[in-house]
Amino acid sequence: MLTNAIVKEVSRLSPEKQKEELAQVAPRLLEELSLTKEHVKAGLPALEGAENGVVMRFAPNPSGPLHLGHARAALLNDAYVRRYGGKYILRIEDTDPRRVDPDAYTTVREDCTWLDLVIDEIVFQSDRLDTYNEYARNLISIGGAYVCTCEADQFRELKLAKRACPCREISPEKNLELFEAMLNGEYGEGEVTLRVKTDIEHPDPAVRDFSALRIVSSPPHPRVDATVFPLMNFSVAIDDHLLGVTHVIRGKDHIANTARQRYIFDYFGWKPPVYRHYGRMGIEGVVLSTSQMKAGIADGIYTGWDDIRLGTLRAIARRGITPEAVRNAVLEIGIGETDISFSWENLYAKNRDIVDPVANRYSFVPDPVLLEIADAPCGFVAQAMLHPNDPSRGYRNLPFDGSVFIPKADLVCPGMIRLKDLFNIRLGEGKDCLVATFAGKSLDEARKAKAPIVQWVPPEHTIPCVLHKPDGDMKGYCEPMVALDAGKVVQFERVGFVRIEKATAMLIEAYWGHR
RNA sequence: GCUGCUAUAGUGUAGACCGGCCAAUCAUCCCGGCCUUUCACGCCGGGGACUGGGGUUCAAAUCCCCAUAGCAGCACCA
Repeated sequence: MLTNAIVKEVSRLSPEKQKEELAQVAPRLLEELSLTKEHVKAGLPALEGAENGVVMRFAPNPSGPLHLGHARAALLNDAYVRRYGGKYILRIEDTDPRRVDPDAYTTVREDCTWLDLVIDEIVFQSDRLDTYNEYARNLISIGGAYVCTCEADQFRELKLAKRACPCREISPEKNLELFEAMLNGEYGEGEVTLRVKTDIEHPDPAVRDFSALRIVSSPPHPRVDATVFPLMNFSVAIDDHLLGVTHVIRGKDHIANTARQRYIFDYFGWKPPVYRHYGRMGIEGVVLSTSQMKAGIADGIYTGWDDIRLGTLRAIARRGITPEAVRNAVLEIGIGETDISFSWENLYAKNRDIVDPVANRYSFVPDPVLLEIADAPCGFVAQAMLHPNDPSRGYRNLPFDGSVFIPKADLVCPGMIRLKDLFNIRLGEGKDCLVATFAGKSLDEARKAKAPIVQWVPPEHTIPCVLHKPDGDMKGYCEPMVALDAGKVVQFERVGFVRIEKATAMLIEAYWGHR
């Protein structure tokens, strides 16, 4: 074939040569080619149908404080609302009395504030029980749902065999009666459930005639007096429609739910939102399961929800991780469908970007040893910058009075070290190790001798400090001036970024962030 | 087991829909060096990946099939 021969001939040319040829023969084609590949989209992918604004929601279950997993859902949705404009709804999904922790109503909102979500409206599902019941009646009357009195086990067997249960044949009129009886408390917990009629042969057994409402008689719900509660798939579908939600971004564990919820939209003739399901996210070394954390706290393994070994937002906030860092990290991860293992290193890097320019620098001497420098000139006051890249912030003063605390790890005997911002000293050998001698002021000499520059504190001008790390406490001394930065993130030089949680006259308490 | 989704460096991500510009992006990480009275920041250099096998095609990270692995769901939880 002629075309074949030509293609072969073109292929023999180098790409550059091909471009040249094309520029001569068909310059407009070349333009098109470069156009297609140059739409470098920054950040998150565009959302279909979002051009005129979106309504999105963050819908946590109030069972405990928010953790990093929640933060991904909350921040991703938030980012799209910010990008396209519209409305962001915080919907508290408290329809399972067994899984409601009353404290969480406030902690969840505090955590949302911390994350700086642009929430426009707050909805409690427990306020809307009447609405769900009303729509349940509608669904029953159009033959889309039925009251099922089968045993759960028995129903499951039928379902797996793609067979309908006997209750499915009952008329809408009768079902309406049964439903009212259900609402009137004529049934006990577990005796009945309202099922949505789906394709009984649906390829995914999880969607076949799923439950929409059920009875929970204990424990009592903290906010409402009721025993009939909707299941998530029912209340979510009703609310998403009634609240005008246009786009939903959630984890892929909801993928089967999307199929179920679609049935409800179809029955009522509603247009479903656009759904996106991102992959599962694990975080190295922590449990993100609220129930497991709760159990750990109850067992005394963790000190509380803000135990720094946990992945809750309160725990990482305590460590001086900023909400901006969480946001940046989470947006970088995006809405990919692949399962990921989120690494602390990536979060730390984002936080360092934010915190490094603002954190004041201080000396903290962990595991201190006292060193006498008998022959050194006394009456010295070392001046160290609060921030090396910003001299305008001023200095800290460290008066030298003949002896210093330095970290035991820096005790190299024999050897020379430089006390940061002060002078050089030489350490003796063996039992003379702790007897240091003055070795000049020259920084150049210290550099030439490859002497490590170590942080120190004067014993007469210092305060005990405990640095709490996830793997245990580190005790030592730090500069008293650290107290001025209580509540803030500072950098302990040569140690890392920490948050000063408490500063009393007797003790500084710091929490470890990262290097 | 069944139903479905996914597979790019240690980690995260771009490229994939529309096959050639990919000897594959960016960040993190690791290793050198420079700068610097911190092991921070900054700068320079280096390291490291298309899960495997077939197929289609002049051409495959990209399309198709199979295998493998991971994950999700299979609740009267969310």
